[in-house]
Amino acid sequence: MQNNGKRCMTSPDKLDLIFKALSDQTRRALLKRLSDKPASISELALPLAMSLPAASKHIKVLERANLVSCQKLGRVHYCKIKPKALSDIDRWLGFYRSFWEDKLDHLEAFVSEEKK
Amino acid sequence: MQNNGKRCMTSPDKLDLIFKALSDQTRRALLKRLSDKPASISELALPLAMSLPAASKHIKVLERANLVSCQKLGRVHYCKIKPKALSDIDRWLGFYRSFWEDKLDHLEAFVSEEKK
DNA sequence: GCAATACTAAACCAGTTAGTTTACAATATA
DNA sequence: TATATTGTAAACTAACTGGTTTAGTATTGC
Repeated sequence: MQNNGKRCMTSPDKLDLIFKALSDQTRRALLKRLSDKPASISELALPLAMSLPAASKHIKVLERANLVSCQKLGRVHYCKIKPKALSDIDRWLGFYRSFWEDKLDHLEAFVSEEKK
Repeated sequence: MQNNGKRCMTSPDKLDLIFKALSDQTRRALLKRLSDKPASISELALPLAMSLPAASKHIKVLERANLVSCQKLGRVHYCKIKPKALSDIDRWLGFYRSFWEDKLDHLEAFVSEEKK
């Protein structure tokens, strides 16, 4: 065995954290909810069919990905979306954008070729 | 305990698979490599500092996310990128795009307010 | 026909994740 | 001051992940 089955420990970069945070339906739902307006953890957990600690952990994942920020006022934690982090994955996607647009062009070309 | 600690088993949707596939640096590197031109599994594995089976599994994750397709010719598996799947996350992002652009507008407004 | 090549499959392993429950701390309110 | 509210922390669990190794299956080429 080369490394005893251990994972490669290069620390996860920003995109890892963002993509991973977004890879869960619950967390995407939280984000959508917060895109409407800020909310407390309890408010966020309420429609979620899971315990408060579970919801709280999801929020923490979103915080680590820099997609959400929370502020404690009294005993309530107010969370709000930080949409700017999403522009990071938009920029990543940018490299491929022309790519799938080209693909669509090719498909159109193919289709119009078929018509003849 | 409500469900004995088991995960919620709602089957992962398309976005789950795509975001999860992209949440790993190795797989993003594979995708970038394939954006240049198609390649065999061995060719893909070569610069990757991991065993062939490991690379093969990464490719499978990308295939399940519909980001890559592979075709076996003889004993060689040729893989190519399927950029169209990326348009799915572009569309998801679309909902939030105006959002972070607004945010930037607000920042600009703030900055020009400061100048006065 | 036999050896090399290009994989896949299966079994294993350690670390992570997503949930739970119970317990606690801090704050608000009656 | 006592009680209810809002959360976090810690310990636990099952499943998942990302890697390994060893073995096996096709296919190619000498």
